[in-house]
Amino acid sequence: MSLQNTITTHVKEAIQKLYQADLSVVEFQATRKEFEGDITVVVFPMLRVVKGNPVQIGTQIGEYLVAHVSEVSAFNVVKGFLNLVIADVHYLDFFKEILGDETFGFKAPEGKAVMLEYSSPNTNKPLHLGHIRNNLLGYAVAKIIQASGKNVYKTQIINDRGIHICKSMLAWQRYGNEETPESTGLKGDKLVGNYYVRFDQEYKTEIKNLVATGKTEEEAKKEAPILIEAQNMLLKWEAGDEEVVSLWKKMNGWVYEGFDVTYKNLGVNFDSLYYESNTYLLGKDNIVEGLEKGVFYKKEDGSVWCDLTEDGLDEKIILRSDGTAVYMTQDIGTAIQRIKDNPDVGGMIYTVGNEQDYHFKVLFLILKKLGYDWAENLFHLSYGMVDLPSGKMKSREGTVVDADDLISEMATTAETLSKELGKLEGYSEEEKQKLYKVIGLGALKYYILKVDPQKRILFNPEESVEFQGNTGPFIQYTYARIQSILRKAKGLEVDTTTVSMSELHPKEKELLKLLQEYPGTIQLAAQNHSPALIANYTYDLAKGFNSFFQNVTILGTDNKEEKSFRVALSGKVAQVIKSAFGLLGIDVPERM
RNA sequence: GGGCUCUUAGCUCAGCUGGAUAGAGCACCUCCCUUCUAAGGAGGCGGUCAUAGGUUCGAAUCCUAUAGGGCUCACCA
Repeated sequence: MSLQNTITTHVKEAIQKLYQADLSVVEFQATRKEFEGDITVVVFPMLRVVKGNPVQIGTQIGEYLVAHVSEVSAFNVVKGFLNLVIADVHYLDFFKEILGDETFGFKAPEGKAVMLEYSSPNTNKPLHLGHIRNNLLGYAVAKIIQASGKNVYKTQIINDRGIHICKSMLAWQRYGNEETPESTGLKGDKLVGNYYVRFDQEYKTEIKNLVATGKTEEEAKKEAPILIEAQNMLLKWEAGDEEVVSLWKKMNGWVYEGFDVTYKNLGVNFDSLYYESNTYLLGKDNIVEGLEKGVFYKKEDGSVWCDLTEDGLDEKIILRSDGTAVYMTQDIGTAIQRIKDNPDVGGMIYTVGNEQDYHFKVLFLILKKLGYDWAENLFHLSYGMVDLPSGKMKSREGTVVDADDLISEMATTAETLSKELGKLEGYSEEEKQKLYKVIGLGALKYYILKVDPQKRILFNPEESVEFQGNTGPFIQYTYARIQSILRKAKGLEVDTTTVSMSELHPKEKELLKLLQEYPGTIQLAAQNHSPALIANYTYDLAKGFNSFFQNVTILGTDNKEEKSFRVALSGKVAQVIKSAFGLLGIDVPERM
C-alpha cells in the first residue's frame, strides 16, 4: 500500500474515533519548501463533515498519525495545513524496491487495445513543421498510453488520391521531362511537391489571362483549362484508366520513399497503414444501416443527412444527392472497418489539427448513434497550429518550414555548439555526426512536446529552439553526466546492491520524492493525452539532479555507504530520464 | 452572426482533483570551473494570472458577461 493510502486510512480512522464522522476523501499536496515536512494533508475540506477549528483538528490528526503510522515521524500545523514529516526509512525502502526494477513506472498491458492514428499526410507534397508536431504528438501519446497499461496500434491513413494528387501528376506530365528522383537527385516527395507548386503557378497564370479576356475571377478559377484537365484526370483515375493509374502509382511510390526517410529521421513508425484509395468508398453500406436504424434520413433529392440539432449541432450531410461519398462517409466507414480488422481494439485516438474539432465531434456522435460500444472510447487528439513569425504556413506560397530541412538544421546547430564546447575528443566523425543528430532532434522534439497540445506554437526558426535551460539538450546533458559518473564508479567497485543510509541529504530526499512521482505522472499524462506533463516532469528531475550534483559529493566522499547510495541513486535517475524521454521519442546520449 | 478554443513576468512556457507568499527557462544583474562534464550551479530583478462580476472558508483554476487572437459553421478533404 502506498504511503498516501496508509495515511488516508488512518486519517479517516482518526476522524471516526474523535468526531464519529465519516470522511470520504483526504486531500494531499506536496509540502511547500518554506515549511517543515514532506507531504501535507489539507484540513479545510474536512470542515464540511467535522465542525471545529482547523488548527485543532489538524493537531489531533497529526498526533494520531505520529502514534499510529510509523513513517510519520513528526508534524506541524499551519492554518488548515497539516504538514507531515516522513521518516527517511520510508524513502529508502521505496528506493530499494525500485532500484532493480527496469520497468519502473510502466504497467503491463491489460484490457482492450487502442488504435492511434497520426501523421496522415497528403502525397502531393513533402512533410512540414505542422506534420512534425502531429508526428511527435501522436508517437509520444502512443508510447505514454502503452506505458500506462494498454496496447497501442499506431496507424496512419495516407491521403493518396484526389484532385490535389492529380495536380502534381498533371504538372509533371506536362513539364517534367521524365524527371525522376534518381535523375535529379531529389527526394521523391520533394520532386512531386515541386510539381504541385508548378501546377499552381500555371493555374494562376491561366486565371490572370482569363480575367484579362473579361472573365470574372470566380469564372476564371473554375474555367482554367489546367484545372479542368486535372479534374478529368481524377475522373480517369476513378474509372481505372491504365495510364493515369500507372503514373499515380509511380509518383506516389516516389513520395513514399521520401516519407520513409523523413519518418526514419524523426524516429517514428507505424504498425499499420491505410490508404485512402482503398477506403474512400467505404461507409456507404453503413449509410444503409443508419437509414434502417433511423439515425439518418433521406431528403427528396436523394441526399442523406444526420440531424444533430438535438445535440446542439447542425444537420450534417452524409451522402451527396448523386450518391457519392463525402469526407464524413469515409471516416464512418474507415472507423468501422478498423475495428473489424482489429477486434481487440476498444477505442481510437485521432491525431488531427484543431481545425477539425467540429468534424470529429460530429463523427463521434454519429458513431455513438449507430450504436457501437467502442464509440464511447474515441478521442480527438487535437492540437494547435504551428505559426511562423510571418504568419501561417502556406505550401503554395512556399512559406512552409520543411521537415527534412529543419531536422538537419537542428543537427548543424548542435554541431556548432558542440565544437565550441569541445568535449568530444576520441569520438569518430561518424559517432559525432550521430550525436549531433540526437541532440538536435532532442532540442526540436522537446521544444514542441513541452507545450500543451491545445495551444498554438509560435515557431521562430531563428531563435526559438534553445539548447540551454528548459530544453531537451539540458536533460540529455544531465543524462550524459550521470553516465560519466557511472563509468568512473565502476573502477571504484562501489556496492550498489544494498542501501543503508542512516540519514538522507535534503537533495537526496528531493530526488527520491521526484522518483516517487514518476508512475503517477505517466498515468496522468496518459489520461490527459499530454506528453507535456512527461516533458515537464523530466525537466524537474534533471534539474533536481543537477542541483544534487553540484551540491553533494558523489564519488569524492570517503563514506562507502554514502558513495554507493549516491551512485545508485544517480543511476536510477538516469534510468528514469531515459525511460521518460523514451516516452517522448527522444534519445539520450552516453556522452556529450 | 452561431459554436469551439486561447489570453499567466519584457520573451517562450509550467501550474493535476479549486488550497499556504503564482513557478521555470531565456534576457538583464551578482557570485561559482586546482573537485565527479560550466549545454551546469547559488542568488537578484521582474506579475492587476486579459477585464468585470459571481459561486465559497479559499479562485490563475469553476460559472456568467466583455475585450482581443485563432479555428470552424460547404453536396471540399
